[in-house]
Amino acid sequence: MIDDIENCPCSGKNMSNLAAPWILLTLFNRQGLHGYAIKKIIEGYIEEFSLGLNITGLYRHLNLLERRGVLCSQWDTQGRGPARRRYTLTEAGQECLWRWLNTLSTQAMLIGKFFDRAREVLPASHLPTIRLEKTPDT
Amino acid sequence: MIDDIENCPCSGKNMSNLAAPWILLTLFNRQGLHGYAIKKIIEGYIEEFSLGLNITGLYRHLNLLERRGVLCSQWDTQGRGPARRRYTLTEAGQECLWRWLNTLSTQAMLIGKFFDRAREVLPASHLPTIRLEKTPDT
DNA sequence: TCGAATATTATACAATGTATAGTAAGTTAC
DNA sequence: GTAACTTACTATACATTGTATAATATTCGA
Repeated sequence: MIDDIENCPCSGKNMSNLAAPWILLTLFNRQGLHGYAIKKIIEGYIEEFSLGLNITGLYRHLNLLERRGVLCSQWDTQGRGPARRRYTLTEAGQECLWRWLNTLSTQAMLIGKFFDRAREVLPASHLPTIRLEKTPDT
Repeated sequence: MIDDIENCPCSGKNMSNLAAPWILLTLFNRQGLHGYAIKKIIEGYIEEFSLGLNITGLYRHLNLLERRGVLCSQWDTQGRGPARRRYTLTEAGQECLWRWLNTLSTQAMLIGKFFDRAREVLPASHLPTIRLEKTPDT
């Protein structure tokens, strides 16, 4: 249950199901990364949204994606520091990434559809400045 | 576990967390609707995406939203057919809807950010024709 | 040496999507 | 008139995902 506004889903303090595609895209660009490094890289791209990428969720995604054959991994006990599990994208993983691109495009259109209806129904004063197109640098 | 591509999350056969804001928007526009009617109305707006709005999930949302004080309901045993539970949006529910608008705007920008990075990394042949702006009628 | 950063794992809970099934009342077609 | 369909809601169960907390272990800097 929810006691306060902060914890209500409407406050949107989450990745909105973008963790998995970000992982695939990051590994497509650079194979052999490990979980902790993937976290740092992804956070670099979304830091402006102040949405930390929860580390537990990230490792669980890596596990699940490997069980699905989308990723494969091997321990790296060379080098300094704690052992790392290095991940690579399989061919199935690339296919998965192509499908995510279409899925996210559809999700963006679904959000657009919601705002189309919101503009019909709600007073303009409550509608945020919606910038669904690529935002120019401010 | 996932056996086939159809059931992989990358295939995007879901509402992507839009059920709750659609319920609030629908009730803002017309108070006193019941679950089954809300389902029909929302599906009318998203039918082109062939994403059915799962009825079980919808009723659970209504329950949860009422427990949060976002909606309130009363049984209607008048009229014909089975008893209906009619819902109205509370003041807290309106606030919740305003916050959803901002949250969904941010989610759209997050997807845009993902595509910005995808365009840097992926061959153009795999990028869908992304139309994050309002789609003109075809 | 103490703490911070690196790197992974385990447990637990809530929110959400979905599948299946059941109850019950009204309507329509044969 | 009864069988099938539509309307309307409920219950149970499971997977995915986000998040919080905690534990383990290594390395590095002050």
